Order: sequence, then structure tokens, then C-alpha cells
Amino acid sequence: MQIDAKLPKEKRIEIAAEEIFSKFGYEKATLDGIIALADVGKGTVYKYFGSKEQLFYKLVAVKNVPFVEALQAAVEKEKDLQAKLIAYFAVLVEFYHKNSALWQIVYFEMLNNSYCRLIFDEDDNPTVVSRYSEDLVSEETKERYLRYHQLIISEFDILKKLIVDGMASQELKAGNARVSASHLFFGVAMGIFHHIHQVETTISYEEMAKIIVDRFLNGEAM
Amino acid sequence: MQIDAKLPKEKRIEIAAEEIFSKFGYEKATLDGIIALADVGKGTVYKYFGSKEQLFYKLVAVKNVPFVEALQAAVEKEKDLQAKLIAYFAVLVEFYHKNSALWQIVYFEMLNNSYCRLIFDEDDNPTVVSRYSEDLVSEETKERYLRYHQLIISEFDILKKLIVDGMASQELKAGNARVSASHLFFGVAMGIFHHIHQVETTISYEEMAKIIVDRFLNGEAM
Amino acid sequence: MQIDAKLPKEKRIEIAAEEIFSKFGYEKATLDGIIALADVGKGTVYKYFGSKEQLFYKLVAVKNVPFVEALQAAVEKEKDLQAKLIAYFAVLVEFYHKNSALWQIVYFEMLNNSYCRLIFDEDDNPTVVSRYSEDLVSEETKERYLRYHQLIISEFDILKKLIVDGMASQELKAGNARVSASHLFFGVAMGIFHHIHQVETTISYEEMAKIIVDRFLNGEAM
Amino acid sequence: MQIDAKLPKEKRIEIAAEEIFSKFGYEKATLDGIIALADVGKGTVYKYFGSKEQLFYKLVAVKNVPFVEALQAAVEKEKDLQAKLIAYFAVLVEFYHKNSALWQIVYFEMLNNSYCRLIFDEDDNPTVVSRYSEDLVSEETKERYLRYHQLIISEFDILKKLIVDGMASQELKAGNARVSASHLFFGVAMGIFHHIHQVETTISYEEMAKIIVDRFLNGEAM
DNA sequence: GATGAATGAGTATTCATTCAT
DNA sequence: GATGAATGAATACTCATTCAT
Repeated sequence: MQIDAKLPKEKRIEIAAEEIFSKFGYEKATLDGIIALADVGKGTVYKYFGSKEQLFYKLVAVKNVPFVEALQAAVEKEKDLQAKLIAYFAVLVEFYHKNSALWQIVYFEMLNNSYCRLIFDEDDNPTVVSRYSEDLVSEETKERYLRYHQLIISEFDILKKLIVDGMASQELKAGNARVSASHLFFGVAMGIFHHIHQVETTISYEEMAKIIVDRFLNGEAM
Repeated sequence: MQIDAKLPKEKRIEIAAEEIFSKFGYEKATLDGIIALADVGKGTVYKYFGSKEQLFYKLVAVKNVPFVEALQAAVEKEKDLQAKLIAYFAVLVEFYHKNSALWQIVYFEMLNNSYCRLIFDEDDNPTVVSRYSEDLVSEETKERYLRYHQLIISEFDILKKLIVDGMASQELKAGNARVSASHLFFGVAMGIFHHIHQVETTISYEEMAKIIVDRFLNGEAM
Repeated sequence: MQIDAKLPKEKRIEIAAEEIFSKFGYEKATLDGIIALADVGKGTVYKYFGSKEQLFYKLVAVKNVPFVEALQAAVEKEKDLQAKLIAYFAVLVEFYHKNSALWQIVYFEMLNNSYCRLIFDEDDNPTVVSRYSEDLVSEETKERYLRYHQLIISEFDILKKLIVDGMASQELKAGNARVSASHLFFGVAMGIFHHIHQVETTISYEEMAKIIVDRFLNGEAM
Repeated sequence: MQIDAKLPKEKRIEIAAEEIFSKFGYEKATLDGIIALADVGKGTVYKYFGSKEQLFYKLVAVKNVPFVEALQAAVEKEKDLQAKLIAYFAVLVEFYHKNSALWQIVYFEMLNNSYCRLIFDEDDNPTVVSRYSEDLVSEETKERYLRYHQLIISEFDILKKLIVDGMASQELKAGNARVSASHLFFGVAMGIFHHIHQVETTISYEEMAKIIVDRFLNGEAM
């Protein structure tokens, strides 16, 4: 791989970082690898991004913004629940498929922190708590944990709201909307992460979304 | 925590390793932490287990055997599809809940290796291929990747077979069984990993399984 | 310089560290320099000493103990004030002369921390306070600052007590004992640090001590 | 802190540098901190001052000139030895108190270079010699070492001359004038650096000087 | 003249693995 | 068999200095 030398250094770093993080995961990615690919000095990365963790966060946070906007726009442009769900998943499947490597890092290096966990109050607001003795987990760790969770939650909440509304309007069976939404959301995400669908070779994102939603609404039983 | 000093050293190491890996994840777990808890010498770990990675693998592989047997036994003891599915998920939810930390490591530290991926042939047999240039990925890496996948697949295939059979017997709608199974399987797994269900505080594993299967079969639509 | 390879590694590290810190000062001394001279691995230093700062502290703290004991013994073995003072300074001049490089680091790299300062309550107990906004100085910094001060204070207090007692017994003029003691103590220390006395080439430590004490007691005026 | 934007850039840099060096010491002070406070470009500092070290040197050298002149003027305006000494220390105590942070850097970051030391010939002229093998110390290092020493010597020599003269005129006991002067000079300096006197809260610089000189001349004995 | 983006040498620290006892 | 002392490769981060604009 070769990054266009005419691009500004900040952009070159972003491209290189995405490549390296995607290839190696967060921990095994090295700044040295990133600067070699970006062909910039080490200080340049720190000037623009401050630290390895901030570099990664900026990368995914910046990507997340238009993605969430697209999810929101997709559900807004449709009228009925089924069409909203299909539009939502068409956008989601495409994004997760294209950013599989990066989003797996978010899910499993940044969030797979076994000494933190989230609890949700009755309004589904998350709080980070220590699983073990409090002093094992610094405030900084908790903040980081929450920060990455917010990314996923921003995507997830759009779906959850659809399901909450669907339950309210009795289009969906009553139940725990968060659990229903999470089964659906994470089942799809994991399928993509683990290359279950092999989307690219067979069917379009749109068709994939239709199957997902059909099964969600109507089940698999004959 | 204190490990019974009368246990044989190999057992003490296993107990300590489970504790430490669960608490810290694979990368952040240190051999020093493990030997301190097991109260054995560092060489002893290498004598019995060969390396950090093999220690971890043995830990999860050993746990996986009775788990898969229990899944198999559960589906065999029931007659009809729905009962089999419920029995399967009652076992699975309990196991994943109790071994959440360890299994997350399998899913996301050992499998989140973005320069490998699996492809499945028409009989759903997996092969590891490099995502990028071949020479980036050693045979050893591929073997390791496949090894951890086999663990998950051994659990997953029991479910997939139920669904394949269900489709064959027209109890389930025709479709891609692997995709249907994976949505279901991974959706449940992720829900547990990310503490969506907060199982412990509300309902039994059995009841949880019933809800999962009901939604799978009949969907969420009214 | 060559360190006896038969010595235990911990001892070799201590010898090398004293050499390197003395030669280069705390900041400019590098672990790489120390391990090269000690001919040990980098991990070995961390195993025995934990960090660069702890290595340095242990070095000076260990040296300080017999030194303070010697100062104490010297004043105890004499009866009258003048003899006590002479005995004290004979020991002090020798030690400071022989450990000039190391003790300068204590005085001026570890204590010359301009955003901390000590204040003394009426019983002359020291407290570390920030000179500027509190949040500039971590608790850890303050503890370190105090830790090194304690070393010097342990030496200084023996002298101060002599002077306090001397004032009480009216052998010395009334006045601020701490100020008098500090002029005397630090004047001598600085003279040695800055090689003013060139002790080695002219007179013995004993004779030097006599001059110091004579001038202190009787002044320079005819 | 805010520096008057109407001042010329060179002046702004000096003010900022004094602030930053005083607060952080030489090593921990950063050019970035200085230019941020001075609100100038980084190149500007290099244009006017050449390097960090030259910036610091110019700062203290410029301050030292009027200080030495004031010391000289103080001793010249008085007739007898005691009055000269008091005048000298009144000026010195005030200056060292006000510039404590900066002068500590001179004493202990710039002079605490253990591979150099000064020797004095019979006329008390200093030469820099290596303590260890000659080739460890560059000529540049030696020059720098001497340069900072000259600052202190220019202050010190005025006192030394008073004492030499006092010994010659038999107002003072015969002895090594340099040693006597250095005890007095450095004892006072250190007392101020280490906040022993807590000058500000109790007595004036003049009164402080009187006590210092009284003790020097007459000693502490009753 | 003035700037500040870019640099990269330099350094403390970690931890899986080895091997002599 | 069991140990743990010793290792050193690997890596994030800092900051004085340069130089094209």
C-alpha cells in the first residue's frame, strides 16, 4: 500500500492509522508502523492526535458521525415500521461490512474490559461500574469505556426507539425492547464480524436487510 | 482469592489462569500474576503448558468439551424442534453467562485477527485465508486462528444442525441456515457479553431460553 | 571502569548506578548506561529496584543510614559543645567530600523543585506546599520531595539540636537556632560541593572541622 | 499571567522565559511553554537567542550585571569593614530572595556537572578540569561550565576581596580567605534557596544582613 | 523578519520466555 | 521435577531544533 504523498500529513496519518489498526488490532498496531506507512515523523502524529488512543478514537468517532446520521435519515424517510427497519439495516449492514475490522476493535478491544461493566437505570441511561474492587479501575479507564460505548449506543438507540415505538403502537409484541433490539442488533453485527454472511458475493445490502427484518418480525417458523 | 495448596500444581495453575485471564483479558494478563496466584514457579507453567497462548487455549478447550456435550445431550433428550431449541439455549445462556469473560477473549482477542478470515465451502467447512498478501500471515497464525474458531463452531454447529433439519422438515422457512443460526447464536452471545439481559437478577436461564426461541420462531410482529 | 563480574547482580547495579548518577546527574543518567556498566539485563534493574527513581533513592537512602549514625555517634562520644561540633563536622566533611556528586543530586535535582516548597510549623516539622496552583503538583511529587528532604533533615537535625541545646545552656547566643544551624550546615555543604576547600590536598577532615567550628563559635573578627 | 503584547518580541521572550524557567527548572522548562506565554513563533526564539541554553544564559547574565554593580556600589559607599559587609549582604539577600528559583538553576542545573570541576591557582583564578578521562568532556561543556561559574564568582569575589583586605588589615583573623568567604557566601545562599529564613515574613533585608555579619564577625559563642 | 509544521533521536518501562541450579 | 533470576526486544511518548514559506 502506498499513500498519496500529496495529501496533507494529517490525512495521511488517518489513512495509515485506519490501515494499520484494521490489520493488526489496537494493541498490536504500533505507532512506528503507522508513521512508516504515512511517511511522517513521530512527532507529527502526537501534534495532531495527542496519543495512540486519541488517534484511534478520533478515527472511529469521525466515521461514526455520518453513519449515525445516515441511520437516522434512513428511518426518517420511511413511514411504516417494517420499511424503517429495512432502511436501517441496509445502512448498517453496509457500514459494518465496510468497517468490520475497525468496529471489531471498538467492540472487543475497547469495550472488552472485564473489570468494567455498564449498568442501565430505568431510563436506560448507562453508568460504568467496577466489577471488582473499585480502586482497580481509574476514572480515566471508566471514561474511556463509556466513550466507546456511546459510539455503539448512538447507533443502537435508533433501532431501540423503533422497537419501543413499535411496541407502543402494538405493531410489535410487548416485551423488553432493549433485549429485543440487542438480539437483533448484535446478532447482525456479529454475523458480519465473523463473516457469516459473506454479503459481498451473494446479495445486496438491501436484500440482506429485508431478510433480517422479515425474520425479526415473522420468525423462522412456517 | 486463595487457591487450595493441596491441589496439584497443574490444577492450581489452571484455576489461577482462569481467574487472571477473566479479570484482565488475554493481553493484559501476565504470567507473573498467574504464578503468584497459583503459588508455583514460572518454569512450572512452561513445563505443563508450553506458552501463554497454549495455557489459555487449554483452559478454554477443556471447558468447551463438557459444554458441547451438554448442548448435545440437551437437544437429544428432547423430541420436537422447539423443545430442542429451548434446551439448547438454556444450557448455552447459563454457560456463556458464567464464562462471559473467558469466552469474550476467545471471540475478540483470539479471533479478532483481521488479517485472517474464514471462508466456508458448500459443505460449510471453514478454511482460513489471508485477507491481504499471503506472506503476512504465518501458517502458525492461521492454525491458531482456526483452532479457536473450531471451539465456537463446535457449539454453533449443534444449533445449525437443528435449523438445517428444521428447514428440511419444513418446520422452518427455507433459507440460509447458517445465516439464520448465526443471527440467533451470536445475537444471544453478544447480549450476554454486553450484559444486555442482566439475566441473574430477573429470570431463570430456562425462561430466558423460552423467550429467545419464541421470538426466533414466531418473530416480534403481533 | 570495570565492575567485578563475580559480585551479585544487585551489587553490580548499585555500583554502576552510583558511578553513572555521580558522573551525569539524575536526569542525564540513563538506564542503558547503568546496565551497560553493570553488565546486566534491563529487566534485572527493574526486578531489584522498580524504577529509575527508586534506584536512585535506594542508593542514597542506604548510604545515609550509616552516615547519620556516625554523626550521632560522633556527637555522643564527646562531652562539651565545641568537641561535639568538631566531631560532627569531621564526619560530615568527610562524607560530603566523598559523596559530593551524589549528594549534589539530592540537593539540586531532587529538591530543586520550584513548584514545591517546605514550610515549618512551630515545632520545625516540615510540610510540603505548592508554590503555585495546587493542581500543578501531584501528591506523588510532594511525597518524593519530602522523602529526599527527610534525608537531609536527618543529618541537619543532629546539628540543630546541638545548637538548640547550646542556646538553652547559654553557651551560644540566643537566636533562631534553625537559621544559625542552616548557615553553618549549608555553608559547609556548598563549600564542599563547589570544591572551595580542596580538602584533600591540604588539611585533614579533623583540622577542617576545627576551623569551621572555631569560626562558627568565635567569628572571624580579631 | 499575561505579557504586554506591545512589548518587542525579544523582551516578551525574556519575560516568558524567566517565568517558565523559574517555575519548572531548566530541564523541565520547554520552549513550547515559553513561546506560548510570549506569544511568538518558535523560530523567533532561535533567531534572537540561538538555543535554549543561550536563552537561559542571557537571562541570568543580563540580570547579573546590575546585581554585581549594586554589590560593588554597596561596599564602596561604606567606609569600614563591618558596614561594607552589611551593605553587601543587604543587597545580596534581597536579590537571591527575589531570584531564588533562577539562581538555583544556575547553582544546581548548570553547575552540577560532575564530570567537571574547578581548580584555583595561587591567584585564585579558576580552571575547568575533567574529573574523569579527558575525552568525556567536550571543550564546549567546559566553556559552559566556566561561563556559569563566572557569574557566581563575579558576585563572590567582591566579598572575598573584603575578607582578604580585612585579613591584611588585621581586622579579621588570618586564614584562608576563600574558604571563609565561601562559607559565609554559600551558607547565606543556601539558606535562602531552602527557605530557611522565611525572610519575607519577619525582618527586613537590612536586619537580616546585620545578623549575618554579626555572627560572621563575632561568632555564636557567648 | 517571523513563523510553526515537521522532525526523530532518545528513554523509561514491560513481560514472555529461557535455562542453570 | 521445580524453580525464579535474568533477559532484551519491543514501544509509547517528548521536545529541542530546523527550514520552507
